[in-house]
Amino acid sequence: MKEQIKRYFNRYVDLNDIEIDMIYSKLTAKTFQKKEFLLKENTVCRYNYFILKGVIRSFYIDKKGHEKITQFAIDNWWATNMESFINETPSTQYIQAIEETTVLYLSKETLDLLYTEHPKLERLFRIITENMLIANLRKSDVFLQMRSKERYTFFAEKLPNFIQRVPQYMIASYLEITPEYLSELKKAK
Amino acid sequence: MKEQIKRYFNRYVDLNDIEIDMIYSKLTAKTFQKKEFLLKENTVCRYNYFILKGVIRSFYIDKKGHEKITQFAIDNWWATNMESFINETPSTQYIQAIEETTVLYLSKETLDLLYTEHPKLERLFRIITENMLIANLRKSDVFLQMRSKERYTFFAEKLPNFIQRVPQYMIASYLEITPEYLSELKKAK
DNA sequence: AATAAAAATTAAGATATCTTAAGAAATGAA
DNA sequence: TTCATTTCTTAAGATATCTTAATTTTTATT
Repeated sequence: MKEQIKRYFNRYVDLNDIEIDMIYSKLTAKTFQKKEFLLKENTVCRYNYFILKGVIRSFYIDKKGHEKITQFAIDNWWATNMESFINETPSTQYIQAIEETTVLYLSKETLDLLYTEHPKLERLFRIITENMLIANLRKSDVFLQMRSKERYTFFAEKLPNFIQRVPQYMIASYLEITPEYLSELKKAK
Repeated sequence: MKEQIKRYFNRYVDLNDIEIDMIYSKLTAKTFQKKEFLLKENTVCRYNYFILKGVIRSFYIDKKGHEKITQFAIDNWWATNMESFINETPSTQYIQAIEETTVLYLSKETLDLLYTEHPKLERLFRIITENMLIANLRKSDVFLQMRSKERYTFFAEKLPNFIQRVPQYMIASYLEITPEYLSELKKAK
């Protein structure tokens, strides 16, 4: 567990064992069962969750009562509702475990404290945030440039393991396609 | 000019006059004429541009040769192609002044140097990046939740000054609507 | 003011994607 | 194994949005 996060952090900044221990002591581990919620609509997202193992989804419920998935996250990725977490405002989204998922989590207060006491962490999260932003911009690009079918093949090629671990209707939702239409698309080719 | 960026930075971190002077000395001012390019496709985006005054757009050219606008930016906002700037890879997008635009710009090397020498700036840009990410997530939300017409009214209400300063076909492009269809939508209501 | 260029509108027909509803298949629980 | 629940598929009709092409309006240039 400590090894995993150490390896992850060291992708971005060099941290010695003492620093790792210090950060590690601020992280809390928790396991969520399949379908358990990490966050519910209308509550402030108090934590940033680092996923050690598992899969989660972020989604909101639209006017018609349908779930719309905005994000999946797996091992070595962060899950939070950024806007809610940063601004401490109620979230419009849910975060839920798709499989049993083990995380390490940090509160905003803890994180702010770490920033002040350890400038290296400020750098670490500056870089992590840049990467999130880039990932997000890329996602928008995909939607801007591709139609439903192309998005599906792109996603299926890029992240084949997801196709196995996540039910198809969730993938459809993430790709902004109705499950019925995705079925048609798959048949067509 | 210095006053403006001082006010802007002080929204996020406290900087004294010496610090401001130090940063300011690293920034280069430049004015772009209407239609002049800050960045062209296939070149690495070397700078992060802080807009003092003006309007710019980021766009790419799609398969059919149409311009697709992904971002507008105005006074007190940053313009860059994040992925290209951070990873030093060729950009797929253009950045162009819509009006005469005055900016202060920073190279990546300068910025990295500033981070190392002044942890406060690491914080400043950590926060700025968080805000960009949040702005981006919000934009995605709008597209996820609203249909063309609603996007237009939302945009028109939220940013009425844009409607005046930017030609309608560019707004259509940003909203992912064809100019013809936007015309229809406006007529309908 | 006259002309050229750019931007906006209109309308008809085409297409991608959704909606609804029902049934089939797969998975999980007893 | 059986039953119940969840997920996936199929198909017909509906709708949002695009395409093309022509026309009008606005803005910029001489």
